[in-house]
Amino acid sequence: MEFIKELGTLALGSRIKNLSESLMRDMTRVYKEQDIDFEPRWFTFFQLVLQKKEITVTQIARELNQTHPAVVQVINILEKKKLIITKKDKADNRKRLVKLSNKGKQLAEELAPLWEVVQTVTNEILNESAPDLLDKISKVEKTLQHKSTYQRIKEKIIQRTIDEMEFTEYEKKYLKDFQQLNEDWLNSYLELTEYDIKTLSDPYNEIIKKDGNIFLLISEEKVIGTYALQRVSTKVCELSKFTIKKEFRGWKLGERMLKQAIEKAKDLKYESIVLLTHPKLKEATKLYRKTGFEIIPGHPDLTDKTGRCSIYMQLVL
Amino acid sequence: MEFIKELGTLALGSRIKNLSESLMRDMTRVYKEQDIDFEPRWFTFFQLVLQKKEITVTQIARELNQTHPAVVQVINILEKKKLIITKKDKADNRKRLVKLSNKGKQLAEELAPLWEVVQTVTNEILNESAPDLLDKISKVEKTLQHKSTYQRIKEKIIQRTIDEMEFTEYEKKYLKDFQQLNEDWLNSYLELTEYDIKTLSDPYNEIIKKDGNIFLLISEEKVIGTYALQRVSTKVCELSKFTIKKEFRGWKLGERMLKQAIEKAKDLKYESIVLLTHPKLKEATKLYRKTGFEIIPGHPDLTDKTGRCSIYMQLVL
DNA sequence: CCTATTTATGTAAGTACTTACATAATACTT
DNA sequence: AAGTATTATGTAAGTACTTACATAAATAGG
Repeated sequence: MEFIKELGTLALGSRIKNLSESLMRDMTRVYKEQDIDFEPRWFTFFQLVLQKKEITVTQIARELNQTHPAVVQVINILEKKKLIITKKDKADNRKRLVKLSNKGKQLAEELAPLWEVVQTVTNEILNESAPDLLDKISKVEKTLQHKSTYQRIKEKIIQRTIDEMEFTEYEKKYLKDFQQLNEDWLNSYLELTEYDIKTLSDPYNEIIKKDGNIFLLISEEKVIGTYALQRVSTKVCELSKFTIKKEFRGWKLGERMLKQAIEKAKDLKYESIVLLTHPKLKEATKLYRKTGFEIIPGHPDLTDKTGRCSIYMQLVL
Repeated sequence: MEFIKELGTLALGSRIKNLSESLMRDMTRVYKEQDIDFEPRWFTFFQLVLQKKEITVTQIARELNQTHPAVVQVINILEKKKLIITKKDKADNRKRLVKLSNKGKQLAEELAPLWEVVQTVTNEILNESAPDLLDKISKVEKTLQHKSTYQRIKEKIIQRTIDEMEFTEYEKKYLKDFQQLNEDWLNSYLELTEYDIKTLSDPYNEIIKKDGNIFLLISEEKVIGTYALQRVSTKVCELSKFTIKKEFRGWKLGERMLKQAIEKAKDLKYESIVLLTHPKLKEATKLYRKTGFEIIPGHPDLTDKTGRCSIYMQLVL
């Protein structure tokens, strides 16, 4: 156990797991030696059903923080042992109502003195070592409820990525990433057309050679966003291939990238930016509008080469 | 979760389990989203092998508080993934030495920044809610190391039994228990003989009708010990069928029962107690000697009806 | 009112453990 | 030195979960 202690907070999970397993194991042994056909993991279940008189599967799962199949399986075992009775809810035929049978109630009564001993012992242990442990655990639970470990880690990772990200112009080595990101995005919202495949498979000839520009948002050598400014005329460019990698969405990166695109367009001496979007892409359209783009009704002369997008937007620089 | 909180210390195990599972689940999700082929439960393993350079299966199991088959299984998985290398220990051919492969070391290096984030986040969570949780857990671990939950519960149960126990004279309703206890005891040390079976199956005719007495140690309606005083002559009785139920051994009940037997023998006007024991029964022989019985060398005229016991002891009252 | 979505449950298959057993190598004992 | 006990590992089978899927009933939204 010494090693795990050395790891400190990094091994918090393992230590907590070990602790709970040791408690469970000990209880299993107690029941076994007392020749009682009962398992520790049924305890909370039993208490819950005892208290609520009648309760459904999902309610149990929710209260005990378990998956419903786990609950169903325990129910089936306990029903076979005739410790509980289940029946359909007449008011809602999907629901299965669970209650203790007489045998179950009797067992609970029999076990009451033992459970009292367990409680005494647990209190004793806590008093000896950490009287407020339960309180501390409550606080951790509350903190995690507010924001989970996952969310916190995710935020930190994304923050790190954002801190280190920068824009760069397209190079050949980014072809795969550029392609992948744009295909992923298109696939999840719309359908890939001939035109898309052609442009994405050869952006150099299709965009850059035609006096367009491609920019990439990069962090830690990974491409996390792309956009292109394709030349329509000397004064007008079209913003396209505007996408952010899935896991980085929701972090306002789109906003930053769009602003950067506008600056780039100015640098390139364009006087206006146009773009084509699709009613399905609500978030994107909202972003464009928020940043100053305006919808121009009716299809204008900018040809929609994919025959797909139906919203035409424009920003005068 | 509200219900589990209501249960307080009784549901300590469940709450701790939920907490650790939530941590593990979140970590699984993080690795998956980062597209890293790594599982949270490997973490302590990896750290350990990384630190110790070379380590055996059992050592790992001990350090990580796991069963050795669990460790073997993880090793097999990681070896298949070429993250570790194992080889036989030349100095001790039973041992399998485990170390990280280059690929494994590389993975550890790659994961280091992520693990740092995890540590930061965990510290953050603890600081927000329970800064000394780890310390508290250490204290609980220490307390349990000193005396486990199991031992504590057991002690309480036995104490309760002892508090309520009393001696009673044999009645027909105790036949089964009397038989069972003595057979169990004999079976675990020696072999049942014809004589034993005969006496145990009909103690009334075999002992009581022959002016002997049988006493039982009873608690909560359960027989936990037996002994008999069989008449050898008006002045001499033989102590036999002296046994304590397995789970109650080690609590000095034998001592109390033996003292009570001596008192009973006095009450019954005997002047000495004799008994036959066996060299195998070291604990019992020690107890008899401690209480005042003395070994009488050479086989005396008290016939050993079982042809088995070879130590003859005597106590003059 | 009808269809789409949500909710409640069940089932199947997979996984990470467990316990119980087996086997071989080493250490102890007389 | 030989037999016995202990230690180190492995394997097999069982169990308590999980995830992924399926289905039916209830509810919501046009």
